[in-house]
Amino acid sequence: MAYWLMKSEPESYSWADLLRDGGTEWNGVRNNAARLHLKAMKVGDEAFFYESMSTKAAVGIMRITRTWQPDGPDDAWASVAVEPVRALDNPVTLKAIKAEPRLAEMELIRQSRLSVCPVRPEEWKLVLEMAKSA
DNA sequence: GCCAACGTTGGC
DNA sequence: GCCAACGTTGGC
Repeated sequence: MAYWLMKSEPESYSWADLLRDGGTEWNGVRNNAARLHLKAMKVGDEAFFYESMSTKAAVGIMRITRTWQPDGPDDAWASVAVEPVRALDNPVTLKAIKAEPRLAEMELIRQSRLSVCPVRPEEWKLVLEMAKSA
């Protein structure tokens, strides 16, 4: 099972929106690297829901419930289906992630504009711990 | 095929 | 509001 991080601007679609909906189609991604990640996702993979811009923190955990399907008239873009698993006990802010040396290699940090990126298992575990103690 | 110009994302 | 990072487009 793989871990991911998926960004959304809370002004357009927030964690609260996802909870309300009980799940959503993660579409509208228009970036080649992000698309590759979407296509690599499998059912049961887990992902952090990261709110960018005004919040700038990982706030919840989602599960992939369906592998990719075309997002648009052809296979050029992909979307996956997700559902909320649970909120993090505390949001893990970008600031906190940047302050943690063991998270310096996270794709979130290395390529800040990438809206869908992989998370290494040890990074996933560490972020969960940070959410507990924050 | 290179690179400058431009657009978008997202942190600060 | 600004700017850095990155992707895309188009002229040559």
